[in-house]
Amino acid sequence: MATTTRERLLEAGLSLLLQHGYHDLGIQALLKQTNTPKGSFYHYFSSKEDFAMQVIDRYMVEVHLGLDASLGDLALTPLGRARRFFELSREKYRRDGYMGCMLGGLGQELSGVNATFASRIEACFSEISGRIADCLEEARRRGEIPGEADPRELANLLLNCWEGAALRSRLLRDPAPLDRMLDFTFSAATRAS
Amino acid sequence: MATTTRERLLEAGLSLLLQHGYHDLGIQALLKQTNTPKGSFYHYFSSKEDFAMQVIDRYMVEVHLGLDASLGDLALTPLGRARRFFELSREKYRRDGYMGCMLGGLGQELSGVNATFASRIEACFSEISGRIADCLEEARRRGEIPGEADPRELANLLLNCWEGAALRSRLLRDPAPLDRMLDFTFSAATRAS
DNA sequence: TGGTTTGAGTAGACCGGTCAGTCTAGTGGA
DNA sequence: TCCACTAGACTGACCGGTCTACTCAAACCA
Repeated sequence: MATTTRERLLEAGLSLLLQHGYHDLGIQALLKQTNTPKGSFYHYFSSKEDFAMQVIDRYMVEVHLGLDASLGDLALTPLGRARRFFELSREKYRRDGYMGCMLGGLGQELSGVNATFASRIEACFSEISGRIADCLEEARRRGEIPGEADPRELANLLLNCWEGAALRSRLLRDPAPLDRMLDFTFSAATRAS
Repeated sequence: MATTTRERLLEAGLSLLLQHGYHDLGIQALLKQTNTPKGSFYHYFSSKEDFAMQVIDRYMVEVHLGLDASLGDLALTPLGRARRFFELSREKYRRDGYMGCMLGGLGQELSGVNATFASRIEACFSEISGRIADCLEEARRRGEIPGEADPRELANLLLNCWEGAALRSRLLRDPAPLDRMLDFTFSAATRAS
């Protein structure tokens, strides 16, 4: 076994939480799928909630890698870099079978019931939006988007609409809503508001 | 008691499913909150899944009432009517404490796990989108939106982005994302794509 | 009209199964 | 020797769902 037990559990958690959500994922099922005894699980994680939180941390590591790759691609214009991030996310969704975004899924399921998750997930969105906003700020300076546009608002708007498209894409198991959303919002963003 | 037991259960189901989602809502909790014995519940509903489906039906009745009230308001332009529907929805969300949309919540939680729910909820979205599309078609004929715009695609896009804004609004318990989304998408829709 | 029947609806004890989490014993490499 | 880690039996609580007993008002009929 190349990876450690902890790694194996977190890795499986990424796909199982994406598919099943939080409440429908049983610890037993996770353990069976990864051939892990219960003792190991509770050696590394203090509770199911702690586990899910660490899975979210891991998810965010991947998200930031995607942000690094896209927003740092100087071959593209700033606005193109922002769009590239969403396109990279779409490719990730494709590899997962168009199950949408884990943050959106857990956010919907848990934000009415668990304030810890709600604020953690909102913090994730805010983090992502912040990095996109910095990129859009540069796009504004370069004249790619109107001078009166607010990069932070626009970044939040793009991210929120993206999450909605991801939900519809999850329901349909189809990427079309994602592309439609990108075409519409990015072409609108270049014009005066 | 003015309403019937069945009514009372469905009514409570609307708010409890919105807040807790499906898996976190126990039958026992529902019964306790409504002072209903278990026998009555299983007299009216064959299972928890059947119950949730009927709650969705009831939710859709309210949605269609909202669509009737807004899309049928001839004092507004066709595009204004479509926007009015979302504004009415926002008022409903406010009354519920900004917990977002039940379809979005259940869709995210269950579509990875239960195909029956997934297709039912997708059908709901498709229904709503269809009615908005008819309205946008008239907006197109009246020249409110560009002639080359596709009303069905635009309606789906508005609905999807709305759902994303509703998720963010749920996380923040704040209506701002909803209004931002409406301002952006409706002003963009009036310009050529 | 008055007595009987019937069944929709109420009531909650109870069922097997599964849940997250605990506990003790053992293992193997440093 | 020591301790991080593996291993899984076990716990009590709770899950959705079943079952039987009961209530009571409407339907029925002499």
